Amino acid sequence: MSKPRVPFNQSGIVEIARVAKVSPMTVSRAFSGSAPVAAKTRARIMSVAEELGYRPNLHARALRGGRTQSIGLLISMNSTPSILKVLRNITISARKEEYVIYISDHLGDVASAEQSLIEYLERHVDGVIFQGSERLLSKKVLSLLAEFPAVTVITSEPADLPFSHVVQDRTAAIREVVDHFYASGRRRIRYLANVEFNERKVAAFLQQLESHGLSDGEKSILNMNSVSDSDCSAFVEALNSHFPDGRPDMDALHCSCDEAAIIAMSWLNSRGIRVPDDIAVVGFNNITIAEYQAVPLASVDRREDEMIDVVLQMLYSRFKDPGIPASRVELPMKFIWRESAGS
Amino acid sequence: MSKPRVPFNQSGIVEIARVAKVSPMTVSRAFSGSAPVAAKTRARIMSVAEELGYRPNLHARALRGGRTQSIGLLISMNSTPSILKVLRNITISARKEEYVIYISDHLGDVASAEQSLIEYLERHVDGVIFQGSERLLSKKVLSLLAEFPAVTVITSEPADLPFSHVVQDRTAAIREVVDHFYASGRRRIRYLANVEFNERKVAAFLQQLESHGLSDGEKSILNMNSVSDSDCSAFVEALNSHFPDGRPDMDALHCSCDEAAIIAMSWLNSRGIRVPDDIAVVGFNNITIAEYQAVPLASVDRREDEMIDVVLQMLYSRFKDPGIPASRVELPMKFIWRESAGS
DNA sequence: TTGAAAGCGCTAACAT
DNA sequence: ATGTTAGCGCTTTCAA
Repeated sequence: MSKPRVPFNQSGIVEIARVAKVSPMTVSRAFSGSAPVAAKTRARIMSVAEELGYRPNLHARALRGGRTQSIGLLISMNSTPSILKVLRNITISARKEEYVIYISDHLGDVASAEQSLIEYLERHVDGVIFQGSERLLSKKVLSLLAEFPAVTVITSEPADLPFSHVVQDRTAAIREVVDHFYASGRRRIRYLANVEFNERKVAAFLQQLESHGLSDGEKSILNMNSVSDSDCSAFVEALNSHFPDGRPDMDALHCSCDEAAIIAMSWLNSRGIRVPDDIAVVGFNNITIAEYQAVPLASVDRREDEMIDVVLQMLYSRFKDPGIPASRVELPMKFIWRESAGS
Repeated sequence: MSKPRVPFNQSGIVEIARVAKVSPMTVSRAFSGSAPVAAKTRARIMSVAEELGYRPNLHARALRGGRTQSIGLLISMNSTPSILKVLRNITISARKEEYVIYISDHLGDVASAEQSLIEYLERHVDGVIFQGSERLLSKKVLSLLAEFPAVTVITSEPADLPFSHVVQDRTAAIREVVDHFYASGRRRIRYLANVEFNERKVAAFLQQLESHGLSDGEKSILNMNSVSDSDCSAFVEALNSHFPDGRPDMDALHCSCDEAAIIAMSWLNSRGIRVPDDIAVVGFNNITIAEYQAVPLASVDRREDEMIDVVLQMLYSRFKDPGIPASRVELPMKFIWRESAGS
C-alpha cells in the first residue's frame, strides 16, 4: 500500500493551461464542450495537450460528482457456459456506449454478493446488473441495490422487485418437455438434476407429471451432486449409481443441463440403448454443440440474446431518465425439439 | 449526462469528524491505522461511522495518489469457452486480494485494444492482464502497456517482451499429435482449421508432417470459415464442402478445437465411418465434455489452471515490489490421449 | 495522541 | 469567450 511520491498525472489540465497560456477552465471547456471556446484557442490547447500526452484523470471527474461511466456486473460464472456470451455481449455493447465494466462473481453466496455491491458503491458505478437466484436477494442485498442510480436484475423466479428486471422463467419449458414426452407415449419419465440447486425446476417437473397422472413421485428424480454444468464426472457417477445394472427403468430423460444430457446419451449408447427409440433425452440451455451431436440433442433455449438486449435497454433508459418506473420483462425459456426427444 | 446537485457522499470523513468531535485526520487514521488513535476515540468514531452509514469514496483516495485496488483485463471472449474458467478464477482470486476487476474485449483488433488500454490508464488501474496474439502487440499497444505499474501478458507465440509474460505454446502439442498419428501408422493426416486465424498452428502441423516425409502439402489442410469455437455450422459446412461425396480421403484428423472434433465425429459416424478405426480424431482445448463423448475425444490441454496461478503471481509480486525484473514462464500445451486418437 | 493546512485534478457557478 | 473561486473526500506533512 505504498503511496507514489510522484502525482499520477504529470500533465493535467492545469499544466496544459500554463503552457497554452489560458485558464484551466478554458482547457476543461475545450475538452468537454460545455461552453464555447474560440477555434484558435481550442487548437492551441489541443496541440499542447497532444504534445504533453495529456490523459484525463477519471477519478477527479468522479470526485467532482459526475457519472463514472461504469457498470458493475454481479453474476455467477459457474452456472451455464452461455454466461460467457452474455458477458461478452454486455462488455461490447457497454463499451460502445462508453461504459466500462466491472465484473464480480457472487459465488452463490449472500455475504459475497453484499461485499461486491459495497465495493461497487464505493466506486460509484452508474449502474449494476445482478444475476442470481431469489435466494441471494436478502434484505441487505435489496437495500444495497436500492442505493445505486440504476439497477437491472436477471432472475429465473418471478419475484416482486422494486427494480427493473428480466424474468427468465424455466418452468414453462420444463412443462413443455414433460408434455412432449407424454404426448409421444412416454410414461416412465425421469429428471436428472441436482435437487438442491434446482428446487423450482424439480417442483415444476413433478407437478407436470402429476397433471398427467404420472405420479412416480421421488422415483422420477435422479439426483446428482454436480456443482456446475462442467462437472462431468458427477453426471457419470449419478447414472452409474442410479442404474448400477446399466438397465435404466425409464423411457424418457430430461437433464438439467446439456452437458449431462450429452453424457447420458453416450452412457446409454455404450450400453446398447437407443436414443430416442428406447429412451428419449432432452437437455437444458441449448449449448451450441447440442444441435450437432450424433443424435441432435433437444434442449431448452435460454434466449440470452433477447435477454441481453432487454437488460441493457433497461439500464440505459434509466441512465437517461432516472425517473422512469421499474419495468419487468418476462422471457420464458423455450423447448427446442430435436431428434433426441423422439417423434 | 446530468450532474447530481447532491454530493455523493452524504457522510464522509469530515461529517463523521464533526459528529464525533475530532479532526477528519483522526477519523482517517482510525480507519487506515496509519497512526495510533486512542482506543476510546476510535470506538466513538466507529460507532458514529456505523450510525451514519459511512462509505469511503474510492475516487477521493485514488485522486490523492494511492493504489486503486483494481486490475484491468484485456482479452478475447470469443476464443475458447475455457476463457470463462480463466475469468472466473482471476475474478475470485483477485477479490481475495481485495482487487476489483475491469473487463474488456479487444475483439482481436489493435484499435480496440488501444482504446481499452487508454481507458484503463485514465482509471489508474494498478495492473493489466493482456491476452492476445502477437499481432495485437503493436508499437502503440506496447507503449501503452509500458505506462502501467504492472503488466502481465498471456500469449501463445514466444515473443521478446519487456513485460512479465506467460507463453502458452501450442505448436509442441500439435507436433505431438502428428507424431502420435504417424507412430500409429496413419499416413493421410489432415488438419481442420481456420487457416487465417491459425497460421502458426497450421505451419507447425505442416512442418511436422514434412519431418516424417508426409508432404501432401496444402491438401493436408482442411480450411474452414469459423470465427469462433462455437461456430458449429461452419464446421459442418467445411466437412461437407471438403468431402461432398461423404468419403473423406484421410485416416487421421486433427481439429483446431474440440467442438469441431465432436462435430466431425458425429459427421463421420453418421456416414458409417468408425472413429478411431477408420479415422482417428484429435481435438484442441480439452473442454470438459471431450472426455465423455461416446468415443472419448483426445485433445490438447491448455493448462489454464497453472497459467492463472502464474499470471496472478506475476502481477501480485510486482504490486509488492515494482522493481523486480520482468519474468517469463513457458507453459506448453499438452497432448491428452484418449480413444478417439487410436491405439 | 491529535490537529491544521494543503492539495490531488477537475468542473459548476459566478464573474468579466 | 475567458477568468476566478471554490470544493468534491481524502491523506501527507508539519505542528502541537
